[in-house]
Amino acid sequence: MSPNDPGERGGRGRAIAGGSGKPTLRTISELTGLAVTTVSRALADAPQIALETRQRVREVAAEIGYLPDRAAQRLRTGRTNVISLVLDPHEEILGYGTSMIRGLTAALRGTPYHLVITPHFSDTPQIDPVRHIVRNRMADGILFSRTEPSDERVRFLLEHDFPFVCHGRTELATPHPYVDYDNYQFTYKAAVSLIAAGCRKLCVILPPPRFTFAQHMRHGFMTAVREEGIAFEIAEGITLDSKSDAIREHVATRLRQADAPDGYICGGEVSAMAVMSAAFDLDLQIGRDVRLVAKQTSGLFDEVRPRVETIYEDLSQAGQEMGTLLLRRMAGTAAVGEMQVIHSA
Amino acid sequence: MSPNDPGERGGRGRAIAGGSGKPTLRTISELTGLAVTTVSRALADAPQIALETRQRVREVAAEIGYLPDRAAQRLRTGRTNVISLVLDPHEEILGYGTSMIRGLTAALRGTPYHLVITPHFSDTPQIDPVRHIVRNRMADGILFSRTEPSDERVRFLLEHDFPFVCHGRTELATPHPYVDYDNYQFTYKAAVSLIAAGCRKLCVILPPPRFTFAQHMRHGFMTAVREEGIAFEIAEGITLDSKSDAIREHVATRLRQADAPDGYICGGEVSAMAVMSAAFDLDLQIGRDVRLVAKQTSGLFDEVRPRVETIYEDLSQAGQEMGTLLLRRMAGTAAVGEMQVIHSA
DNA sequence: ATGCAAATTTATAACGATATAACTCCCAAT
DNA sequence: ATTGGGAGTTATATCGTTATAAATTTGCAT
Repeated sequence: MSPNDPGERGGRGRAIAGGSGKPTLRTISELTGLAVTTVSRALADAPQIALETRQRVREVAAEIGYLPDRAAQRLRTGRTNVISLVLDPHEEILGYGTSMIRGLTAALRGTPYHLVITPHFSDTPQIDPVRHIVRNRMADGILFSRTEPSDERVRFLLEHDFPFVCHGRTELATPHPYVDYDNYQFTYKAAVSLIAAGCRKLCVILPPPRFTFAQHMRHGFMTAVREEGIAFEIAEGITLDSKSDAIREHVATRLRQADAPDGYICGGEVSAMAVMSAAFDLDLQIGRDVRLVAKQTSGLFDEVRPRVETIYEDLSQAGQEMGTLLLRRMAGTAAVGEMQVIHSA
Repeated sequence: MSPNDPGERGGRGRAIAGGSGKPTLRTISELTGLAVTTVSRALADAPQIALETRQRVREVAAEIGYLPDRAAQRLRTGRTNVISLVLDPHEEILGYGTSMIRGLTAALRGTPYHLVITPHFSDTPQIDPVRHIVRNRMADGILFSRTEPSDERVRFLLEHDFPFVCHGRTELATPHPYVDYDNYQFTYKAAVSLIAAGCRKLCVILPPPRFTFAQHMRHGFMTAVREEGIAFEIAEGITLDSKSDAIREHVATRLRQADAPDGYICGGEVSAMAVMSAAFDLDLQIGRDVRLVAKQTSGLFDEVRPRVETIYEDLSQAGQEMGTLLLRRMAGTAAVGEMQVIHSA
């Protein structure tokens, strides 16, 4: 049949195809004798379709294994059924991405949403992938981490009224959804614990200062050392993002000096391992000459010897909370300013 | 204008909208005075469109920031521009997913392909997500890992002629694309090295036996111990997937016995840490009482003390190779049987 | 001028879903 | 008998793209 064939238009359209290709609304329409429109609304459980009709349509749909074509839905409705996790693939925090993804997939399970990883390459501006997603409607919602006090991504997304949840807080006046871990509490407790164990001088290794949680960690640390009136320092020239050998060298240099700290607080597993290796290389004993509290995000430190005190941050839970909150935001059942701060047990 | 309005059909169709919404082919068509079809083909660099026209269309497209609508393309062509990475989010191999994703995003950079994480939940059959992707054309290509000798996913995908690359080999007669690490070489070299260091009895901790690479590891190990005629054992009751405390307890029990091994080969970082903690808890010294070769997939062991011999497997490289190979498969420029075995340096 | 092929461009339909408005019943009220 | 209204169903157009076939223009020889 030539596409210009003048006859055979209107009515049922093209020849009835039976059950050859993959099932569409048309297939169900042909099997039930109902119009495609009716089938569509029946599956959407529209109240104006008779209950009996709805049930019959469901049955047939289930029988032939109908699943809506996402591309068609997306084209027609403008919704993508995609949630984008913007990730810097070079963030070498051990298993950070995987843990988050684990929580996210759990939260998204049973929903029509798919998780798409949108890489953010460090040689392009942070805002680029976000802008791209919004402008080209690549997703219905965005998740990202490493939030900054005046995060341009947050500002952009708020401005465009685009659903998102970020891991970490801003200091913006406008409220917005986020999930965060209580990093103030982490460093505060860590410091108190080290002091109680007898440390005389504490050192904390912070994240790069541009992240909001770096301020929180600093603040918790400072509050504790001031309350207790103890000597302290903040590791300079290195951050939690530094390569581990840089951290090791820095700590080793410091430990050789007379006024070296005897208690370290590490915001991540890599830096904690680097502190331990530095001490080991200098024949200092962890737990006697140098004490350590590390933030733990995996099972790794269960096997580290000598045992080290850790405080656990559940990234998988964070991912799950972020997913759930985003879903509610997109459904309109969560306020803009809704958020979630996770405290360690 | 009512949808049934009889006039105003044909020709340019609906009222010329100017530049309000997001740019489409129609926008370019209106700006250039060319038909939508012509614009489409011009952007596709079809040879039958005059060179001058092609250039003009490109210019206008660039100027207004045109990007094709993926949903529409997908609906029309049937191609999704999506690559699916099927991942068990509970695989707790430290950073396995992240490293792979890092390599993949690098390989996919600059292509129109997006990476979608399709979770495989351990409470559903392994084949389910794969079947779903193929049946509902959720992606143009599939990647997965932990391949088995007679992997049902591989058989299914071959049968349906669906592009894929897996991490790990099968033992199927039909050739198919894969990327693998030389695990035979790993255990062989590890065993030889331990023997050269003076070990009298070796033990290897293997992956669950259903995986092909478990056989490779066993084979490399067996070959070496037989060539050297040395005592050996294969850890029973635990695998690389066991929880780390189970591994620790198992090793500790064994190390307390008279005929304990003095050389361990660990296929992963978690198990290596568990062996070390078991030894530490028994006051055995790593490198003297017990030696160890571990497979390293992250920077972690650079900081582990005492230093442990490691052999490096680059998972990010594997991800990149898988991505590249899959792209070539989908483009038709790689044979079905093309594959890539990565050897350690 | 005329014809004819080659080079370009265009009209049309289609992918599969859904929003909108219109239609068809059937029954009650005027 | 005519009208009105509610319930249920359907026709039509549309999202933005591309494959197919048709139409137009151009170039060149007759």
